[in-house]
Amino acid sequence: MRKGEQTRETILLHALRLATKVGFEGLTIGRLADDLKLSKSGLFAHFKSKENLQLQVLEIASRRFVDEVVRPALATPRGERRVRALFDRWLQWETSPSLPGGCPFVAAATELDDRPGPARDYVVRSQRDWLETLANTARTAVQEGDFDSAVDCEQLAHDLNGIALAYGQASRLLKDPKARARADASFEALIRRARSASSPTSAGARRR
Amino acid sequence: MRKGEQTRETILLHALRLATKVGFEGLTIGRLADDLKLSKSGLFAHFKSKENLQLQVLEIASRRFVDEVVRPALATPRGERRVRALFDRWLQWETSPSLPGGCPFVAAATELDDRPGPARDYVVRSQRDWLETLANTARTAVQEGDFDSAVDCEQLAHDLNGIALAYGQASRLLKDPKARARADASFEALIRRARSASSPTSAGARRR
DNA sequence: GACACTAACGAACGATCGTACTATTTTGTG
DNA sequence: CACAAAATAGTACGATCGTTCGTTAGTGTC
Repeated sequence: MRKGEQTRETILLHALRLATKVGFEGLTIGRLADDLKLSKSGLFAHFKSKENLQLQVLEIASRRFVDEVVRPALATPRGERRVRALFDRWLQWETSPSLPGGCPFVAAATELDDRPGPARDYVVRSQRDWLETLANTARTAVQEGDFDSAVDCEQLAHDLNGIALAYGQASRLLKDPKARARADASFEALIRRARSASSPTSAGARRR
Repeated sequence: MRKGEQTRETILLHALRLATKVGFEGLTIGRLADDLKLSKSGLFAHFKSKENLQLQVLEIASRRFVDEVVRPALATPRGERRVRALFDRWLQWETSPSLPGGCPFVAAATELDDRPGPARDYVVRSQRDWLETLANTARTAVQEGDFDSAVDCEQLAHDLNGIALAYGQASRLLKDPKARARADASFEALIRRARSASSPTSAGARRR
């Protein structure tokens, strides 16, 4: 009973690494067994199906994300500082050496966005949760007086997501050495705007 | 001579649709042949390898992107208006019905970013070209006096990419009805900032 | 209408996929 | 130490993968 949990943990940790490199469909039981020197059937027995394996990989990814990004950021004081902490840890996560193929959620999001099933459902839920966490953190920054009360916190969360996605692409695909500087510049502009949101989304609908 | 080209075209167009749904590795010759009622070997003969097929799919995607996004936008006058046209067509492309699984380049970027080879090389080149096109268009907007001369056009292109990526995720994964409004809000804020990059309070409704 | 050439087919290959069974080993416990 | 339970291995299955080969059907040219 003890041993099982332990090797399951080992399998999942390696599966997570592997999934970031070859995707969630590319994640194969045979390959996994080879890498870990287990028999295919022995490994398979831990999960009753591949779908279940994928789900558990997503779950462990979530756990690690909370441990490495969310929880540590909660240690910093409420307000803008916490938003900064979240963002900083987030970018570190995106290019973490323990995730050699990049963020598993980004991979899962593009891979599963049109493949219904529990895996997709889980990714959707995770992403919604994360955006909500970001928005809530921004809201506390408003309460603390760091951000203007006119700030649309959901919009801010959405924009942060865009910054992180662009960062991942710039650093991982384009290997742009300025990737981090670009992300920081976008972030600072966004924060500056949040501090004094005179009219956040008005002034639109010009011309044409 | 003639016939071959024609069916190759048909195959590639369908392969592109399929690739957006199942990914570039998930794109399978058997499935493709089934869908098009061709024999596996007959279809395979058009491309000498799967890698070659993937490459040609990327090429046809590029051609379509230029036809549907870049070229039409060049018909609008230089300056901010052209930046707007590019952005607008870009978002339409991201959710085009002819690409049921989303933008093939976004899929390819996350799928191939750590798989060296000609397919990855092509995606990198395409993405660089596109960002450069965006930056150049922004530069003409500076020349036209629409944007402040202090604007970092590469940064602006990078930010536009983030907006588009976040839009794709919000609309395709989260099915957020506000996705387009979010993207527009981000875009307008970015443009407003570009108009007055040095003095953060001017933002007058001048232009041209 | 014969002829060269291209396009499409059918069958088969070795490999690998996910999964189902049955054994065998390993582990924790009384 | 014995023994039940849990963990792992072994083998086999039907499917499907990319690819090869030899053959048939179709096309365009003199």
